[in-house]
Amino acid sequence: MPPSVRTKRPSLEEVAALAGVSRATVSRVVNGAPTVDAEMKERVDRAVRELGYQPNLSARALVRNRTDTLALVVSEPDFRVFGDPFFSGIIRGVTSEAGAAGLQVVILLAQNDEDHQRIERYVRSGAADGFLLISEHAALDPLPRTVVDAGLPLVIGGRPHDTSLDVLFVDNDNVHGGRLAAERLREIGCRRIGTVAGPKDMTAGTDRLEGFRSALGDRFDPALVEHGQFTRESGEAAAARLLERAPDLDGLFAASDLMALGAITALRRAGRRVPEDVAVVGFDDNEVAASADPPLTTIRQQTVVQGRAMVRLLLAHARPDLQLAPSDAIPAAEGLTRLVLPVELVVRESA
Amino acid sequence: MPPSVRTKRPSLEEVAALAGVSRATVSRVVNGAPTVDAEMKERVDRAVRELGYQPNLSARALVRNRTDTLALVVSEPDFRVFGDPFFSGIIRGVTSEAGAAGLQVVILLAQNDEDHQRIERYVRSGAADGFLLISEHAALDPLPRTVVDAGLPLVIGGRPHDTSLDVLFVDNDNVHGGRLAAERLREIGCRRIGTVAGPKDMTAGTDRLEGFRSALGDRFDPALVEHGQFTRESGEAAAARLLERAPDLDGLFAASDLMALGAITALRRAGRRVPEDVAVVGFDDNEVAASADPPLTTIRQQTVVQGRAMVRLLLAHARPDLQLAPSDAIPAAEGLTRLVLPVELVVRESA
DNA sequence: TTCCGATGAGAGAGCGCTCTCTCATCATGG
DNA sequence: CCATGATGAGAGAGCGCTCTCTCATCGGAA
Repeated sequence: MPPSVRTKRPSLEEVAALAGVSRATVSRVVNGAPTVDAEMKERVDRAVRELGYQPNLSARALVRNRTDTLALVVSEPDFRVFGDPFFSGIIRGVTSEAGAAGLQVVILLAQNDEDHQRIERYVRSGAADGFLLISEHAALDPLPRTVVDAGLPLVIGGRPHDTSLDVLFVDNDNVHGGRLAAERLREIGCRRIGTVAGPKDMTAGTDRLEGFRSALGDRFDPALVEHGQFTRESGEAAAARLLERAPDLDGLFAASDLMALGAITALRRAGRRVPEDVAVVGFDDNEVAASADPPLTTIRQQTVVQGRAMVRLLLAHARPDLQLAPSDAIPAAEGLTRLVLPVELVVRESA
Repeated sequence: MPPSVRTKRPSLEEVAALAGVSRATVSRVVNGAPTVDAEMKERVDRAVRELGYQPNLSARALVRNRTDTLALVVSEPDFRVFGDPFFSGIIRGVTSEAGAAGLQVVILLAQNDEDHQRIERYVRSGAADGFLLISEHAALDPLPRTVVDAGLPLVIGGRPHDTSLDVLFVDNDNVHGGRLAAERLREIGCRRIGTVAGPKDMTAGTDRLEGFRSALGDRFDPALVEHGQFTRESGEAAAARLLERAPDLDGLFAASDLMALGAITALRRAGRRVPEDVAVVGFDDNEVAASADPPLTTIRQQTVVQGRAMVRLLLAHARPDLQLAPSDAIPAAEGLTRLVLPVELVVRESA
């Protein structure tokens, strides 16, 4: 167990000795170079198996000046983010796509100043070949600049705040989603429609609100807007405030499913039935939406696809040498600097 | 943006040249060696700042034969795990404690065979100095063996299945937690007490059930046990089955808060009030517990502390050179091979 | 003054790989 | 028959660090 007992791992050199070939040849075989005689390859493969050889990644990274590692930075002060299925989806998409390309994923949490400093050092240490950033909050994020300054590729999940940076991004069509939600509520006959919007410092929040506002037109009442933090608790509180101000509320758009759930709790506590008294539309269509009570009418966004697309976009720019299998869900990323994924209305029972 | 434009990062050599000293001296300064003249140190520091020097981690890892990286393996086939606040807590604890020790954390998801093979290669590539494993499922996990065989330190979060391996672990006192839940339900007068237990292939599941069973004594009815997967949905389904079999159920222990929430949904659908008709005790005390309807009586376990303790235990064995600041919540780990964290009953309204 | 130990800086090897060159071998065409 | 080119293996430099060894310098004791 003590590190001293750790059996030394075999090196290329030893494999070469055992196979009776040069280091270069072993390297060629290990890396799949085509110019190796079949019999040589066989001898090397046997030696590799026999010794359980696995290349030392540090040595390889040193000479290649590339670590085959991607960093996913979650820039979210509230660590309960992981409770949000949105992140599960992104993480799953990112890790699977990266894995398919033979890349490792490092997940970095940026919650406080200390974290940010650590990440800044991390960026400049060259430990990752590229960066993915999600849950970007305005003002709070020097990170995009740092990454770009370091000359490393960056993809943001969502629409970036800093338009001067001209950075790659993969967003969902939040504006359209907000519009769909508003239209649904209008169509089913709601007259006093409020919204529990997302945080003001996140583009996903402001974009959804913008779509909602524009589709509602003259029926939009700025007094019927309350902001939450995408969490269940904040949705509950915001809906309660809204209800107090407008007891005649009959339609509600919550900018996340979690907030919709909280809102429903608040509505019920105030004696309202959903959807009979107040219709509720959520946003995300994560796994809690379908099993909620009542099942949530919501806007579906494709989080796993978004995660995958982020990796593909990054790779298209940073590693054009890698040829990825085409995917039906993800448009080819070559030449693109941005991707906006479509969203759709999913009608269930809450509205 | 293309990698070719990437400005080459300065090396030790260049810093040395600028400061007019040798490479060795720069290395000493950067690593905080005590035997450096103050004036030299100042000159080097200035050069480091001027060039924005940051050591190349690959080079360092190569020569030190140590990567300063910890891998956290989440061995869970269902990727929605990230929706469970338990994982948020562990991840937060692990990353913060590792960060304090200057270590990076790589999160690896082991969901399918492909993932397992990738992780196996990862282990043997020496890319991490130690491994943390959570959500271990019986039978399914060759990983502990792989890690131990590679001579690397391993800490399991939870009680390990394979007792032959004599591996380090940090568990919660699940047996005691199950006992506390049973006692609470007895004390408040429940007579027909059932349980939505955790999965049979996880020690957290079986241990909680064991504590529950033992505390209930002759009031324990094996027919009133149903198993779930710690998720909300599985809890709902299990409770429904239980209720069908025992309509006179008046007490329920769910082995996770998420399952308790699902169970409450099922109970209500069947026309039962909580806690008036059926009292419910959960397990975890995660953030949904307090804000649930009704607020959950539950068993509190300290997930963030568990994550931190896992890192400390690993470090105590693998890196005795690091002296960590003592913590009040976490016992000193030197010499220990296991830690069992206390749990406690939190009484709210559901039981 | 001389000698010695302590202090602190430099020289240089080497970690495990990759990759460019070089070179040997062999088949082919003139 | 030799010249030529293709093929495939080996030699060796070097990636950016760390760390041991060596050595210069200086203060103090004899």
